Amino acid sequence: MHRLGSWHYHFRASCIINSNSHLGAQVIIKYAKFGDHKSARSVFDTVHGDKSSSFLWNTMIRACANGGCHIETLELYSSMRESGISPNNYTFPFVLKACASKSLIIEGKVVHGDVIRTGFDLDLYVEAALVDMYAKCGQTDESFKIFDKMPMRDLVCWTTMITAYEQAEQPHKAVLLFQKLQLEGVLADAVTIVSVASAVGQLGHTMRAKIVHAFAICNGFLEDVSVGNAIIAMYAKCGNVSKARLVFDLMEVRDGISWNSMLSGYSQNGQASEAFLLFEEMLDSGCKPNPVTLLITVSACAYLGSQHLGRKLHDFMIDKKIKIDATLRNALVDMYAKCGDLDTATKMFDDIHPRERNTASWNVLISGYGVHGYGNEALNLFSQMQQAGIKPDHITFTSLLSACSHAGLIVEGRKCFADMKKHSVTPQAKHYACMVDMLGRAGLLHDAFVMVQQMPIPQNDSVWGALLLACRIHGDIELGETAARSLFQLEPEHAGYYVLMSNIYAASNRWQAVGKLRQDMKDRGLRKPSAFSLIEFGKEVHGFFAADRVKPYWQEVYRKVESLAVEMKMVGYVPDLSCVLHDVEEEDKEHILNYHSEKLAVAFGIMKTNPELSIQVTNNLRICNDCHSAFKFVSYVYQRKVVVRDANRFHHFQDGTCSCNDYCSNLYD
DNA sequence: CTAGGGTTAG
Repeated sequence: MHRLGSWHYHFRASCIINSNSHLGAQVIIKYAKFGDHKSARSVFDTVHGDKSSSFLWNTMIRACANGGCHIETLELYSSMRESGISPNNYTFPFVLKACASKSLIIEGKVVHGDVIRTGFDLDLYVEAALVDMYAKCGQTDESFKIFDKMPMRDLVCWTTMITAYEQAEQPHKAVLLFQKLQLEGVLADAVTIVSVASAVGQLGHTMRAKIVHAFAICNGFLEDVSVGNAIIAMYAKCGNVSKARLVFDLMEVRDGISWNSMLSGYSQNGQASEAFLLFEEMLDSGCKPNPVTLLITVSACAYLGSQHLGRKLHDFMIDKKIKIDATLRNALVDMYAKCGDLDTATKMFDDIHPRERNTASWNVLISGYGVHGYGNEALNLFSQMQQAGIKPDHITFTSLLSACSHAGLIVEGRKCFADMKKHSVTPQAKHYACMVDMLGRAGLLHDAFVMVQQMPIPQNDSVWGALLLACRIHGDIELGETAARSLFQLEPEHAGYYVLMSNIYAASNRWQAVGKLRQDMKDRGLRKPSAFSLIEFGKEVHGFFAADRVKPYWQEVYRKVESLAVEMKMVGYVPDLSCVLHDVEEEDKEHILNYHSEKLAVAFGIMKTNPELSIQVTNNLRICNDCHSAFKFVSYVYQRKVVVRDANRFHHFQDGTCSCNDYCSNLYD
């Protein structure tokens, strides 16, 4: 109101006197420009002038739609029609935009009918709005039908369709459309590039990413902050974080999204400590973190397994009086659970007002108990969730099934799976993957294979991957090869599956087959992801890579790892050499094993921490068989509790046993 | 006799 207040009365008065809809429309436009659509509406309601023209209605509908009041927009549209005023090519785009924003497909289809009846279906703007509406309502095919039939298309129409594919996670189609656009000789603009960059990020294709980047540079689009942001995200999703950082560093202007994109890039690529450095830099630069920033950093802590940093972040939020909304609180619960502090996670969950506990809140807690191997507690939480009247979703069942799998609760897991339909959740490939994992774990390889073969939806890499993992654990070369064949077809660029299959061969000393797979990987330019482990005690956080020689104290750690191996061998530890992929001398194999990142971290923990304390280590991949066996000996010989969180779950080592009941696998060497 | 559409972090 403030500045516009006096205008309001001034213009309202003159509007009433003049009954001039033109002037009224001008005032409405002015109010809308300042985002004050309420005042706009009151002018609209006051002007009882020439409402028979659609102009005033259109202006008001536009003000409303742009002001984000989508329901009011639709109400206005209804009143307009009831007043007998015919909508036109200026009306439809805004009404459709309102439908799109709220995913109101039924209403959208009604408006589509109106469009056809009034004969505006050949208007460029109306068609583009229809394409957009169907896309935002999740009906991409319908969008394409309209797009495909358009007699004329301008750049905005193309961009709308490209964005539609990108949003529907069909990046390949988005990129193809972009190429077609160029063949038609239309020059893309900054907005198009933002969408294309996002699509290429989904593809994860570094070469294409470089082309998009070059395209943006050549056309001067990089001066646009949103283009820079999209390119940062694109490189990060392709795994090229350093390139992303370069673009970030070269930006002349940055906004909150630039920082968030870069933070998220580090987080997605496992570079959590870099994420924290950047977060501090962000604070120093005076850019205030928004809720998304905190969400990214909290989940980085969860990924990294750093309780200390997570706590610091939580304190920061309390200190700065940042509003912790439901989403952020769920992320904090998740972080505490994944950092090994189930008590705090549970306490935080209990502190959430029951009314504010949503499906996601229950999901993170169920998954938290699951990864710790507490299957029964997870099932118990699920009953409580139902008693509380909260509807489970597909994530709830993923967490539950994997909880059952971790705890070896096969009967319960099968029941859960069968019960999904009752909760109107259709099993997706990931649910089948959990089942295959669960059966495979129990050695029921045949059942697992039947499950894969008989699933009513297409098999994806996660189900075959679960089967391959089971074959590794139970040493089934033949079934493993079947799984691997499908995997190499589905995901030829995924290094992990090559490594897993070579592990199976290596365990049976089939070195020729191992060598062939290694060569395949080389030919395709694939590299296994590098392993790292993190250990923290008190306020210290230390990270180790495999065969890490960058720490100033590395020699000391190496000596400790070697001496640990010697001591443990005296009480029966036998290095599991099948965890080494190379065909090298036995003695070298032992060295390779000793320098696994998780062993370095545990050795460092033994050196530096008080013997009464447990050793907490996080590994970004899955713990290997040999490390798993070694830590059982460590827990026994040194009478120390060792807790390792790998990519899959928590392993609590105590008195020579592990809470996972030895269901682990050496994905990588 | 006015007015209009497509984008990035989660």
